[in-house]
Amino acid sequence: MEQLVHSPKSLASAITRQRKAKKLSQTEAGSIFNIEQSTFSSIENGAPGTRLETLFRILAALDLEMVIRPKTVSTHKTEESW
Amino acid sequence: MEQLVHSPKSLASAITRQRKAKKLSQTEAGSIFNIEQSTFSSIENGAPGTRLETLFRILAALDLEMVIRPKTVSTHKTEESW
DNA sequence: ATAATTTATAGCTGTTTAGCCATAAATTGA
DNA sequence: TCAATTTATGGCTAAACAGCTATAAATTAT
Repeated sequence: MEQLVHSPKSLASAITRQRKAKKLSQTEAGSIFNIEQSTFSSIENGAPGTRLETLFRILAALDLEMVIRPKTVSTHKTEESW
Repeated sequence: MEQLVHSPKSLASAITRQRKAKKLSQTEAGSIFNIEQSTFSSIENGAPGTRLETLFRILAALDLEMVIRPKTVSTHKTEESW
């Protein structure tokens, strides 16, 4: 269940997905690490200027982790499973 | 060879590592996607405010990819291999 | 040691964020 | 269909980024 992310947009979908999986509203999720609901909203809408610091707080709040690795030469099929 | 990243600092080290592995200077790496050398420098120093858009351009320039996934309950040993 | 390359800083500018707060719009439920 | 919850927007402010350009500091190579 890991998502390959290559843009603010796809990152947004990974975040939204996990938040909903945890049945949290933006307000609830945000309160965990003091993130404004409005900030949560813009991030989930793919705001390209979101700051790293904010992103990491969100990942922590949703129990998500980020992995960075050299690009794998995977077939496209596998990735677009989501 | 994948790095678990949980802060701008550790992200910075992943970027620096890959850039050096590719034997690129900050200026060279930056020229690929029009990123200022000074910007590259601040990111590699763990600037917490770096923007997502900038980050993704850098990852692309270095052939790195980002994966987001639910936190795994892995032992600490494995992760801190780096 | 000295030169050459690379990286860190700095100033200036325009743009954009995130925190607040409020509210409209959209979604969900009864 | 109406009410309640959730999400999207908007204004205001302080702070910070990234592009530019330049230069100091540090690292590497000869």
